[in-house]
Formats: sequence, structure tokens, C-alpha cells
Amino acid sequence: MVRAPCCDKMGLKKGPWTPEEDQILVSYILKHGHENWRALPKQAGLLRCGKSCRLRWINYLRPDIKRGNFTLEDEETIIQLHEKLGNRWSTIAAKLPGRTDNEIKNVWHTHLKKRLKQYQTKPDYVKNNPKSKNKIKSEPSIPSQSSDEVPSSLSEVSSITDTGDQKEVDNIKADNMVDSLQCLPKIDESFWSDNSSTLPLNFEAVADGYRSQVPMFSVDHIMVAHKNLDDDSMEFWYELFIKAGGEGDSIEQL
DNA sequence: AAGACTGACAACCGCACCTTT
DNA sequence: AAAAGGTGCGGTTGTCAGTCT
Repeated sequence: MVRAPCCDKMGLKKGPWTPEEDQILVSYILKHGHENWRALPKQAGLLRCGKSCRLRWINYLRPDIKRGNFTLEDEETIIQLHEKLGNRWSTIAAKLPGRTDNEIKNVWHTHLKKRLKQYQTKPDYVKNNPKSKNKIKSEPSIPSQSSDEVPSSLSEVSSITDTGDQKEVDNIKADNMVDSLQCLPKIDESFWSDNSSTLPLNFEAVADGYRSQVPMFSVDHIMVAHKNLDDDSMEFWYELFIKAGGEGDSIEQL
């Protein structure tokens, strides 16, 4: 089946997104969700293709995205998973909540691949001598082939990919999704009246649940969903929230 | 000071898979 | 069962800021 690229249509904008476009997209998704990416730009009044909107939302605008530097632990996880899974960035991203496949892919190509290469060219006595560990503190550890030293989930993935059984890999993916969803609270009335500090930060899921169950956002819910945001980000999201039809007090009053 | 180079990251493209008709 | 359309994924490119010469 041959399909014309969706952006070939005349008049569709390409390239970097402007803050105005971001605002339109976020505001639209907060209000209506994203059931149909292809139809979304037209309905939202954006001169972009659906694919571009989806990418922008997933890689940049989604509120549950962790911005900023990767920790050493994150980097080690990526290296280990890459060792097991290869370039399956979305599967790797599923293991790192808040990180996107694109971000991980970029980090791999710009930092980790290079660093791993440097590490692998180090003499064996540097790699193997425990006393030299401090000297190479910033270097990622080479993943062990021993299953004893690999987290159970990793050895599981390893054994599955070794057999090349795609179905089982997909099952693991699905399990990861289930794990993520289990971290979310049940969204009912008590959820919205209880500002528990253990609430998750997956705003997309929270918003989806909220949209389907409650008629209008309240600023308390945004605060709950975004309790990890700094003041500037909070203000940004609050403005969008109000534009999307939300109701509530100003941030300063909370 | 200015042009060249490099690294980081956002965004695009094409393909494959999945779902719907 | 097959065609059509939508979505997700991975590879690649484009852009921009910082550094070097």
C-alpha cells in the first residue's frame, strides 16, 4: 500500500514550533483529548499535519515529561537496556518514566555511545580493578552477562530477545504499561477531594480520567497533577488550563 | 571580530504494523 | 480477505548555540 506523506499537502507548516502553536495544541488537547491526530490540527486551527502535532505533544508538550539532565542511574539503565534490546528506543523509554524515546535516542547518540566507546578502549586493569572505580566514577558500568547481577526484568527481556520472540517482548511492553497505570490512583470523587502527596504526575492520564468523569477542571487538580513543576511552568500551565475552560483561583492564592 | 566547526536536540521522513471498513 | 487509513517507531536531518581558530 502506498501512502502519500501527510505533510505534502500545500500550506502545512514545517519546522520549529512557535509558543503560540504550542499553546493552541496544549489547550486543544487539554480540552478535547487527542482521539484522532489526523483531524486534530484542523479542528484546533493549526497549520500542521497530525503527525507533527503528535510528535510535538509526545516529545515536548506532555506535562509528565521529565526535563533536564539524565542521572547516572538513568544513563546506566539506558546502556544496559540498549545492550539487551538494541535500538528499540520506545521499549527503553518505557523503563524510564517521563523520558521519551526521542530524548533517549538523542542522549545515546550524543553522549552514551561515545562514552561507552571511550570506556571500552580503557585498559582492562582500569575496568576490572575495583580500586580504580572512583577514578572512572562518571563512566557507566559495562553490563554484566551474569543474570545474578542483572535485575530480573532485564534478564527476562534478555532471554526473550535472545529467542527473538516478538510476541513476548510485546507482552513485556504491555506489562510495563500496566505497571505504569497501576501507579495511578483510581480517579473517583475522593481522588479529587484528597490532595494526597503520593499522587502520580502522569497528567495526561489524570486529565483523560478527569475529562471522562467530571465536567470541568479545577485549579486544585492541576496543582495536584503538577506538584513537581516550578513556578514559571506552573503559571504557564495554569494559563493554558484557564484558556482550556478551567475554573479556579489564581496560583498565588493557593 | 568573524567565520568554521561541533555538539545537542527538536523535528521530519519513510516504513511497518494495527485497526477499521 | 483485502484495501484504506491511522499510529508508532527508528533513522536521519536541520537548526541553533557554544567553542575554537
